Amino acid sequence: MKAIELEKAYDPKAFEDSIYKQWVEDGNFKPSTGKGKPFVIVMPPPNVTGILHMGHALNNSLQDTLIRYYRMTGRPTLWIPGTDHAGIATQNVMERRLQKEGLRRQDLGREKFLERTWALKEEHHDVIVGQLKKIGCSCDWDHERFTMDEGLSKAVRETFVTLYERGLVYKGLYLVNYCPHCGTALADDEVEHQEDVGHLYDINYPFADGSGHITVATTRPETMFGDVAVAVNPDDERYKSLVGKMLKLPLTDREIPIIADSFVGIEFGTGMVKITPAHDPNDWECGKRHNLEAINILNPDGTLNDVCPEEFRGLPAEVARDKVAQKLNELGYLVRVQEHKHEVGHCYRCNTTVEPYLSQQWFVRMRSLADKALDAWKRGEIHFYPKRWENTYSSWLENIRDWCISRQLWWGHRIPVWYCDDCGHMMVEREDPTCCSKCGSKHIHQDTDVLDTWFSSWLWPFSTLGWPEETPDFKRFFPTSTLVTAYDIIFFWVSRMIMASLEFTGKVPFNDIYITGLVRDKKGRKMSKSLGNGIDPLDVIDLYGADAMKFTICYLAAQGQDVLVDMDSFKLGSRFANKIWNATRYLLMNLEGRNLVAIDQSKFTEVDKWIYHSLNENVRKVRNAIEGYKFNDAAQAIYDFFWNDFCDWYVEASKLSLYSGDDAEKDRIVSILMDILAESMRLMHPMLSFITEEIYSKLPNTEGKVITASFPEYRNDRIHAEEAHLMQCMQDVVRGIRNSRAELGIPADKKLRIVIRPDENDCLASFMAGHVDLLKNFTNAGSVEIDAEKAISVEGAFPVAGQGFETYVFVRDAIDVDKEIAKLEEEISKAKALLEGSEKKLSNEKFVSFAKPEAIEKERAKKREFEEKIEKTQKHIEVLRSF
RNA sequence: GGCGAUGUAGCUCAGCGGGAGAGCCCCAGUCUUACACACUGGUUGUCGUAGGUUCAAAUCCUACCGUCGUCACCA
Repeated sequence: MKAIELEKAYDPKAFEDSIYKQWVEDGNFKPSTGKGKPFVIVMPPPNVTGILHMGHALNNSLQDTLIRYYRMTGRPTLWIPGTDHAGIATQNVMERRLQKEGLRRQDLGREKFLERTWALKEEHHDVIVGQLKKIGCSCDWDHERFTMDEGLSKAVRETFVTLYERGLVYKGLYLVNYCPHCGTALADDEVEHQEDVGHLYDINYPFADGSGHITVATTRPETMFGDVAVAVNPDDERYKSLVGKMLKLPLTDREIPIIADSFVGIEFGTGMVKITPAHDPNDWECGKRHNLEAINILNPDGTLNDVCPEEFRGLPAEVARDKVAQKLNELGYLVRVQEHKHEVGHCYRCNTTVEPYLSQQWFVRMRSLADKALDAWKRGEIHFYPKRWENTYSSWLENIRDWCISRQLWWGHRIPVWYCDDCGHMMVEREDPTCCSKCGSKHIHQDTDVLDTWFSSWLWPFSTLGWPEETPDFKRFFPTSTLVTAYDIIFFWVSRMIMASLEFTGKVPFNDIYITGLVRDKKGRKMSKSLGNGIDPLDVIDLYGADAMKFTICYLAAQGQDVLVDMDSFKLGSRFANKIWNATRYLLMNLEGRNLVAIDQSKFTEVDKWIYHSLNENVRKVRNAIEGYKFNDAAQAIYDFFWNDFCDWYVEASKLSLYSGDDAEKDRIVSILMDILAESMRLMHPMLSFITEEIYSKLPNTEGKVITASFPEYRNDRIHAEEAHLMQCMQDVVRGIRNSRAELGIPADKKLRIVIRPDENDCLASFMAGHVDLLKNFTNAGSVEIDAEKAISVEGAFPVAGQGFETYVFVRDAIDVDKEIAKLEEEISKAKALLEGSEKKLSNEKFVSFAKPEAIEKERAKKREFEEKIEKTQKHIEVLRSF
């Protein structure tokens, strides 16, 4: 046959896009119709707020690796892509855009605003999809979903109404976390606590009867207009007698009582706490215990409302804080101000300080849902990788609180609740009502709030498959197999998916959860816009190619560990892809004039057996690693096999045959090389998808595409442990000779005379004897003599110590004898130390009686080895001394 | 403060009960019929500290120190 030509330089740009297009056109990402158990992943849907970052690249690279691997094992495989409407985040992005046009969303009105936001969604969606395709994600685009598309909206509505019917959704007036900037309530876990430096103000509150005053401590003096009491600890001897007395609230004409409540700490501050039920969670609870009124002092935008004295109305809370303090100071109420560090809640979307805010909101009662999720985990139906996240999962579920799901936003699923304007009747409906179901009035209106984004995301594993309909997809592909996501959304998303799934389908949504680390920069910092340390996946692909990116990520993704990268990190994958390319190019060149023949195991040399043995071992390693989510182990195994074993040793060894005059042998070796190359492509495809497909299509011994080829199997007929050992001995000889050449400063092109004396081991001796030419090639020797009988004089030869053989290099004139002796002596002292340790162990009765027999036998072998090494080296020194 | 992770070669990290490893970096040599994004060889370590368990500990346990993450907070 003719040689097959490959472009001289590896250039991923030349084929990645067209290969992706071909995969899609050929339907390679669709689940096969096979009978095996489907392997299914739902992609964590990226937010349509922007474009993908390295975190997404990590996440999707790992998913793609899993999907491609399982596809090749023959299981019907489905990877469902999609995007998330990301309520608050997207609305914020839209509002920022409007701001640039000098507009507020109120200027547009709800309908117009939503229209614009849908357009924004489309814009970002297209970019995101383009990125996923560049990365090479083999997801089934015909299954793509969006959290606000028709089917998913139906699922959201169904779940809301069902939960309401089951008494698990309720509405009520509660103190919730409220972001004044976003203008909406937040769930408890959407609040991030950060340490802020504030002030602790001590303020005098006079007794109503004019008999003096007490002093309260507060960090937020502006909330005093909502004070309804001052509390002390009932056991506080200082204040016991004051309980029940009335105080005059400064700056107002209200009077409030002193009450006793055990939540007050005696030690902290002044031991007296002002109680403001509408603006502090503890006070809210305290207020309920004492039947106190809750006075709301804030407008929804976080400014002080009409309850407050006129001069403070309309001021943002933080501004009012200083002003109130100043006023109190002028009037002599302010005693002192101290700096005070404390944790303050911030909005996870805009980082604004969150206000506890009294309002009507919708909640999901979580206890029973959480218990089901805990039980499923205890029954062993879900496994986290790494396992430690199970603690996070369980402790959150054990301490779960009700979930505030209403958001005062426009972008999202509108709450399916209607109110009658005439009789006030409330309707929770699956279909839009046209009139009041109680009084028949047509004057009805829908709740203006929308649902928390996570209220649609938590249905993702089954809503994407058609639920609530019993679709064929749902029946075939649910529950899914594995979820791959980052640890920062275990609460928001993972736990809730499990709860929703159990509640609505009775099954867990997936069995395995692989929690990835985060992508950070080389200094370990999170990648962020503000630090400017982010890397754009598309830039990586542009510079190095998608394969280099995916492989590097896999190589660095030790189970669950954070991945620290900079642009240069991806050279690792790039170099490897380049190596694969060049090795292939070389092998294909050598097809010129050759005929491929059937692989005949009976004609295998020891070296052939060794390479198949190594391939086999690595196949097993890769399979185990991927199935156990140890991506780095799998990446390392293919790297080591292909580069070290195949390229550095086997291909080098094959040159002997390749450049011989024996046509039959040349055909034979080329056939084996092609066989291993093709199998390597299949082995590497999950992590190096494009280059393997490109090469696979050029190989003369392949049919079809690698993406749909079968993954290599571990085969018993490829186990050749004996030959693997022989090869290792040969590598030791070769390394020893090369080493001495380098150490002694002998030029690489100087042909040496070498004598090898295998130690009373016929197998090794005949192996070495059979591969003299190979040894010559590997060491650039002029002659290699195998001297099992120890008949050849080695006078004047430099000895190289080795395991199971002795090697002599004839270099008498080129050696610095003293230097070599010193080096060998150091080797002896090292070996002696090891021997001593070994002897100590073996003479220890306890070791001999307690240790496993294998361990003892191994130790004995080691001891013998050390002894031999010392003896040999000793001899070598003597030889050197005789020079 | 609770819980958790982590501390191994200059850097990034594997290893997690029986002789300290990889990649990058560094040094020396080589354009040896594919690859200088290559080849060959080499240097580098109180495996955080202190105890304990064990015949044996980088590996298991305890405490402490450092770093990071989470959850919860007393105005």
